[in-house]
Amino acid sequence: MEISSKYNPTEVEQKWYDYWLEKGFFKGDASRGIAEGKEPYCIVIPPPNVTGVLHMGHMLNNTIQDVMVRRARMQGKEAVWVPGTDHASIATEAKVVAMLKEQGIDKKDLSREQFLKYAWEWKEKYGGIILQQLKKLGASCDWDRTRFTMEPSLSDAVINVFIDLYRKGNIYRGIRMVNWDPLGKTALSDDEVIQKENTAKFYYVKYKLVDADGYITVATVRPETIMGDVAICVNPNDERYKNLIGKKCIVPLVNREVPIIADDYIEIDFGTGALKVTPAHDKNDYAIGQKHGLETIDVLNEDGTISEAAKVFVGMDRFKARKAAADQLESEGLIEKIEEIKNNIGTSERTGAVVEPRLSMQWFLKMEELGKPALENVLNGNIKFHPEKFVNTYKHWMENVKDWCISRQLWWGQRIPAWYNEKGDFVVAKTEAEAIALFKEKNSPFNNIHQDNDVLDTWFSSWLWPISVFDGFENPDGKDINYFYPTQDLVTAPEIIFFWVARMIIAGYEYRKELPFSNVYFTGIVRDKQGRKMSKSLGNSPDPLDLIEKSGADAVRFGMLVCSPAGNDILFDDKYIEQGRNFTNKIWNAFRLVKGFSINENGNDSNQNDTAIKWFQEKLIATKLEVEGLYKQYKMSEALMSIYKLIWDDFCAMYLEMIKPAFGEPIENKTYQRTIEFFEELMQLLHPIMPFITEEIWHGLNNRDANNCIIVSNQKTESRKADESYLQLSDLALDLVAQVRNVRNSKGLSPKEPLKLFAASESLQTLSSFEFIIKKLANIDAFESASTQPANTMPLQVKTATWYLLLPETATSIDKEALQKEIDYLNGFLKSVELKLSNEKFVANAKPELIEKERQKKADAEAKIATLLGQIQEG
RNA sequence: GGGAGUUUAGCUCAGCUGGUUCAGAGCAUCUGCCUUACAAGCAGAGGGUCACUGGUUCGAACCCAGUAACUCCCA
Repeated sequence: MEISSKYNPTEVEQKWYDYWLEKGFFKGDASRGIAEGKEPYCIVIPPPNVTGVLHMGHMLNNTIQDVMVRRARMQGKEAVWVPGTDHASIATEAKVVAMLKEQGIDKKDLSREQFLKYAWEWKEKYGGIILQQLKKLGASCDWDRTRFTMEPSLSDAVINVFIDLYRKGNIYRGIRMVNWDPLGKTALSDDEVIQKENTAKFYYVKYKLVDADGYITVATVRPETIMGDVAICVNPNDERYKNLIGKKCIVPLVNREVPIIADDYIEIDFGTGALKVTPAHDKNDYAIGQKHGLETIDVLNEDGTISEAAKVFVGMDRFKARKAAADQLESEGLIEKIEEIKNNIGTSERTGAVVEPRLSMQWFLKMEELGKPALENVLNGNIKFHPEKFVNTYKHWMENVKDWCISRQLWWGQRIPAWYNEKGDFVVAKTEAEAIALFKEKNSPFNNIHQDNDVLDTWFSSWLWPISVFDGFENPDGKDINYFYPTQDLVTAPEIIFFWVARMIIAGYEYRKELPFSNVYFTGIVRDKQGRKMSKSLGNSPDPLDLIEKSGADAVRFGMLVCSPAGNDILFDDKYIEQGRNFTNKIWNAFRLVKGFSINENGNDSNQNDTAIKWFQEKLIATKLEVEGLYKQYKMSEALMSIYKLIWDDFCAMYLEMIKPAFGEPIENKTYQRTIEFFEELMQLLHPIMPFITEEIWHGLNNRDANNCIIVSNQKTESRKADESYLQLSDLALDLVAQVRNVRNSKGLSPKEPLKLFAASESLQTLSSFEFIIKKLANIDAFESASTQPANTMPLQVKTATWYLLLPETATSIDKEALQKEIDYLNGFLKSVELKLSNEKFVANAKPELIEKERQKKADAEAKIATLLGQIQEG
């Protein structure tokens, strides 16, 4: 058979992905699982934004999920990975608005229905591209189960949950100071606000006192809100102002009288120690206003312009008004001074606009009670976080959880099922008819009722995701929800631990009385090699599809995983993908070698390769168990590294060299069969990480039935531990080989020139079973017994045994310096051991085994020094 | 301002409850090789005062305190 010398990923990957799809290997089936008594395994995808395109973060996240689900499948579980997308109300609406703008259409000119029609069209056309891209990565999602958070049944669940929580008294409507985005004209949750450092002008403004001469000076960065001032507040202990408390002063620009009040909240040292209280435009001021029963004057409109209530600068943009107000104050001589200060300003994550604290009527979900089981079950370990450090973050947030503002002033999303009548009364109901019935019950008017204009926060649908993808709300006792829920692993970014993870846990306990998943694996943020976050604006994010195109999905998956320690950010560099590509090439060539063997099927098999086979068998078992343990701890990159070394170093560099027949010779049948088996096991071990090349080789190693694919093969679990003492023994043999090679290198001897080895007969005896291997790998042509050092040999120290390598005369000079160095080192070591042993406290406190070990070390070192000293004298 | 985390080789990271010569891995680097699967390779080698200062201990990369730098979350 002719096999191309270079591996061609593009062709192979497309072929196998199509084949897997055609065979339905990605499907999870509850009925089958139950019938066959299989353990369920389920991951729900963190639904990407429906309008999104694949970026490096998705690559990492989804590679990890695919590794997990493929492993589960090979462990014989009924595995399913449920895909889907999120309607992402703010992001999607912003994109649709922008798209309409390009076409010359203004959202304001459209009715809600017209706008939604455009939005749906847009979603149908561009939505879900990201899922197609995931296929290129090899994602083994059960595509038939693809869900969308705004599809009818999921929206229905959202509305029902809203109504349910409202009836239980968990949802309320209230005036709140919210983060207002004047550009998007919507409220934002705290988490959608990004704080940015800023330099601002700090205006010291004089407020004239009433019934007294003079002024009280107030420092502010927001003179445009002066029209909304309702009081001046000072600290009751501030000596400067004590006599002014209870008096009045005049708000400039609008000449309104306001009281001077006192509150502990005021910091005496900040600014002038006097604060202008503007309840409508500052959270803290609002709190003071509430406490002191002050009115609120809202001087801003929803688009950030000055409102009628301000009486001056009406209609002017807030930033222009700031300048105008400052100018006017200046001209009236009311500005004492202007300083520059550094402060933080909140900006909208989506639109970038400076966020305005604003009073508005919003819907809230009470979180404290609902959050209790969610906190408890993370703290007690029922739900595990990997890495564990995120438990702290979670705890802190949950213990201080605030009510969740769930309304958004948008159209794209689930419309809040609340209905208002002319009187301003409202009821919560699924349909207009039900609403009318409810109004009737209340004896409230029900003509011309209208539905709330707002939609629900996107997270109010995604928090139901693990339940809703199995139709757990429509059909709470359905087969799928009963079988697959709770799910096992959730893989997501730490950034959304509160937005999403915490809330899913809450919903899980509220609606299923059960955890939604047992483990949460938090990936890091993908950064470039300089540590910068990957972003479009920096242009430092490679297009994942280009990378796949260039090096193959297997190489990209390798590259993502090899540098991704759990929970730490990953510094991505193309060189990791290159390493992955090199690895595929290495495997491919090992495959070519093995397939190139001619097999001696008739000859009598010897025992010469038994040692090599036994050695690799033990190595394989040891590594499989190690990898298993690493996966259990969610240490993906370490698991990968173990497999990498097993294949490259142990299998290719050692094992294949051990059993490789001489040029032109056939390989013994027994050896060949075992080698194929080993290769198959290695491919199974690697398959979750590099699915394509492993499938390709799986089919190349043996003729298989159409359904016999590695993806659905069962990986044998090891029933015993590796023979450690055998592995230790083999390490001695391999150490000897390495030392011979090292001497060749340093003496400039060709690997082709055979050399002879001598050793004491018991040393020869110890490694007798490895004789064939040592001779082959180190190119030794004789193994001879010698009780003392033969002439022209170089001693090699293998643990406590000394071996002698016979060298050509030109290379026999002994490196006394190196020997002396070794002796000095051992002496130093010996001293430290002796010191320990002569230390009474050590002998008294340390464990007996430890002391025994130290004694053994001492004896070994003494023996080594003796032989080395002997050599130096003889030489 | 509050909270959490990080700091180990040129780079990215392991190092479990202090005790094996414990200072490790991969990549990169250097040396020698076109050895009949693979130069995307083979055989070797050299790299570190474990951020700093002090403490606890018979013994510290690991525990404690302080300092510095960086990162993230919340105000």
